[in-house]
Amino acid sequence: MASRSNETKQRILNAAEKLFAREGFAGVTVRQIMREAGADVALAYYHFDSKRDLFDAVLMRRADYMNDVRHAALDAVEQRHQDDAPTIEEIIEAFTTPLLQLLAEDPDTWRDYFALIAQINNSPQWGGELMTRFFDPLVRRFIDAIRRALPDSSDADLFWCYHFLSGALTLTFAETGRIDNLSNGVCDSSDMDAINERLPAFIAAGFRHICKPQ
Amino acid sequence: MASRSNETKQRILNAAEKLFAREGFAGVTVRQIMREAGADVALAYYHFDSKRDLFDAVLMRRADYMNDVRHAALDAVEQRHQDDAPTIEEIIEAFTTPLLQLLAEDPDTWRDYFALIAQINNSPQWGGELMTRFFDPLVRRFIDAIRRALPDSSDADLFWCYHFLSGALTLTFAETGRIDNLSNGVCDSSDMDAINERLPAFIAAGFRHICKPQ
DNA sequence: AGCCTAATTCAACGTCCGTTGAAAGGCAAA
DNA sequence: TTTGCCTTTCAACGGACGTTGAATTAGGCT
Repeated sequence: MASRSNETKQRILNAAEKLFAREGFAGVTVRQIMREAGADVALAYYHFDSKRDLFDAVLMRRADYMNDVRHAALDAVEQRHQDDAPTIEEIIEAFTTPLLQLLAEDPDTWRDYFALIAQINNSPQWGGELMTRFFDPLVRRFIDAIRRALPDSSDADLFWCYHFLSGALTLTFAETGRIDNLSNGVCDSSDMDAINERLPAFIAAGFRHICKPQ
Repeated sequence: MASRSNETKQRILNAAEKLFAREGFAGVTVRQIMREAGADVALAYYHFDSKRDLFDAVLMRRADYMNDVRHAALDAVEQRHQDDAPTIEEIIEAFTTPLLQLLAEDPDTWRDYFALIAQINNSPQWGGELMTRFFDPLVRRFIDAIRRALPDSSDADLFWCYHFLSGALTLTFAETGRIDNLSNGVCDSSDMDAINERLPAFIAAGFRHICKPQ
């Protein structure tokens, strides 16, 4: 019966994730979420303290797993390079390809989550606080790895280049349909192969060009 | 007296821009906007048809001027290169530096607008439609210019690289405070010189690396 | 002065919001 | 079968929402 409780809790989180990703925190009502989840409104407040608490729970649910997968990808790179230094390409790929893997394994689950992260990252209201809270340890580890791959580059260069990466990455995984419109159908937001072929290489080239010994 | 009408209309638009930029469309009420503007609620519906119409008006007000400034910057580049082809660096700079100029000339005016654009660009709800409506002619002209600077590159490569540029650019100008937190104060969201030194070069390097003759 | 129109205020409409307390249902241990 | 706890439903609260129609003010024209 604790398992029955957890089942509905997950149903509520799924519904909330889907709707928050599409319309943002304020654009969704608790009643809409519970209608989507097929449960009574009051049940939301039995399982969560408030609408804001539910929002945080949606974010937290997948953050740990996603961070684990990316840490593991960087572990593998460092395992391969115990004596020499990995290239930035390898490091950036360890940062991005886990996202593509998650999406390949379970598209419906992760698409909404990535869209939500993109909105949060670009919101003055949430961006500073929430991204820091959920992702900073992982991001710092990646930046440290890049620093070793591009020795003597300045901290400011590294942080700014990561910021550009962050913007490109979150927009790309948000799948807003923008590139589909702009390109008149030549490109497809959800074409993960197309992204994998270009995004890591694009970003790595940018890092290489900016982060040089001074 | 038509001028008096236009004054308050601009006051309403200013208040709406500021609040929409911070909290998004759904996160703001018409009453909040009119309190900020120092006017009666009903006046919003005298000057605009609906909350959504006011939102569109906020976007439209600066879009034309911003597009003009960027078109002029590209005109200048093409004027300089009537015989030879400009470099991608020059073209990307013509795309980004107008934003820095606007921000330098009138920071309070443009900061909120850029933050709003960033949220829209990353929203599945608005991103596809609104960005297309307001910015596609300009963007297509820039992509055409880049195509001439990097001959024989594929359309897909060009559109994807522009997409990465778009994500990096909008997040950077959103000034969410994220990079300030991540870097423990080493970097400053609002340091436009730091951005100008790095963003165009970073992006140009990415284009160069991806968009090659096939 | 009086008039016409544009600009602004006032008061309210029906609806939906986030949230809650109390009651009902369901399952396990006794 | 009863007891007790966990889960779910029901009904409602005060307040705020987007929006509107009618009344009021203010300014330029005759």
